Amino acid sequence: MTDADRELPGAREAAEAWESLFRAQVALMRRFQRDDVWGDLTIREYDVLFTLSGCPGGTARLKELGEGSLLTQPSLSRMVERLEQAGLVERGPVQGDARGVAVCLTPEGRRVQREIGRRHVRSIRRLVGGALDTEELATLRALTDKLRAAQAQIPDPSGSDA
Amino acid sequence: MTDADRELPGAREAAEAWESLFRAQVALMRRFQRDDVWGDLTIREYDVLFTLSGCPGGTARLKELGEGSLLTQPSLSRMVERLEQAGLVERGPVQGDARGVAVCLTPEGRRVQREIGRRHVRSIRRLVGGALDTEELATLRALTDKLRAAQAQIPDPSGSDA
DNA sequence: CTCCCTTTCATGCATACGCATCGATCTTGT
DNA sequence: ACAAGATCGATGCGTATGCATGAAAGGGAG
Repeated sequence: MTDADRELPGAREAAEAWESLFRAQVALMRRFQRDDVWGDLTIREYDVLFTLSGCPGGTARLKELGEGSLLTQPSLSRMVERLEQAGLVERGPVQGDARGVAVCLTPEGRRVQREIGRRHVRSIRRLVGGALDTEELATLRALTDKLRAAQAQIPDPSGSDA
Repeated sequence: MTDADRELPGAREAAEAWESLFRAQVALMRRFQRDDVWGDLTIREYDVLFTLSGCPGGTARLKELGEGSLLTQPSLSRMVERLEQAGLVERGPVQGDARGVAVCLTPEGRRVQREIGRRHVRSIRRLVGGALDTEELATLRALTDKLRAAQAQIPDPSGSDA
């Protein structure tokens, strides 16, 4: 048994926490999907616009966008293609890397993202804010932030341990 | 402003908590998907088998299965059809409702679910248990349980408030 | 510089998904 | 009992997704 193993909480506690987190996310996502706030967009497409809206200049590389998404690289590539045809983003070259594709929010794309975002936040406030008080929200956020941050530190289970 | 509005925490706190929860879920799901533990199944298919494994007799109605899934009813209907062709579940009639379809885990289906589940739990322990200690896991679970339970109590934003 | 391997994005193809709709059954009101 | 409406699941059809692969550019060793 290694030191790392010794530090791990029981599998039961970890599995139950993950399942609860997952189920809560599914339950909320189902309700958000039903919301009549998405216009012509999919919730996944909105998520891409939202991610872009938080990037400097409303611009990010395709690769970066993919890292925050559950979509595969080909799927994201085609989704961006559709968003470009819809006039919500533009694709351009990347400074200093001719392979890269810079995805940039158009003014219309930013407007649409803000419009949907405003309505979506109301729904979040009702469903999430209606379930937990301010202190609980802060605790939840701290824990999920920590959980996500830790993923960058935990290596893949590749044969590196041999 | 109604009493319900007065009770709500700020939209900012709710939105930040939801975003953090969502991003943590995405980050973890991405890593789980990479895991070489799923055999011939999709993670979504495993989730259906897992849900069934927690039902009395390994059986549930199609409708019930759908309530715990992000899939639409037609998609779930066809997924169950595929799982049946793979010999992992069986479809049968429902007691007292000729419309219903009872989905039942076959012995092989239960075996496959347990096999995958065992490997998956190891990964959960590593990635989730490696990020939070036992007390934090318990707190996270309590909050997400509460969050999910509350969704059943909060009505749709239909015109019922007029 | 050149070769080789990696990284980044696009494309062909098969498949799973969502939307709209249908058929069948249950439920409710009269 | 009957008609009208709701609920449950299946199916047609167009589209989005994933896997495998390709094309183009970066990076490093000789």
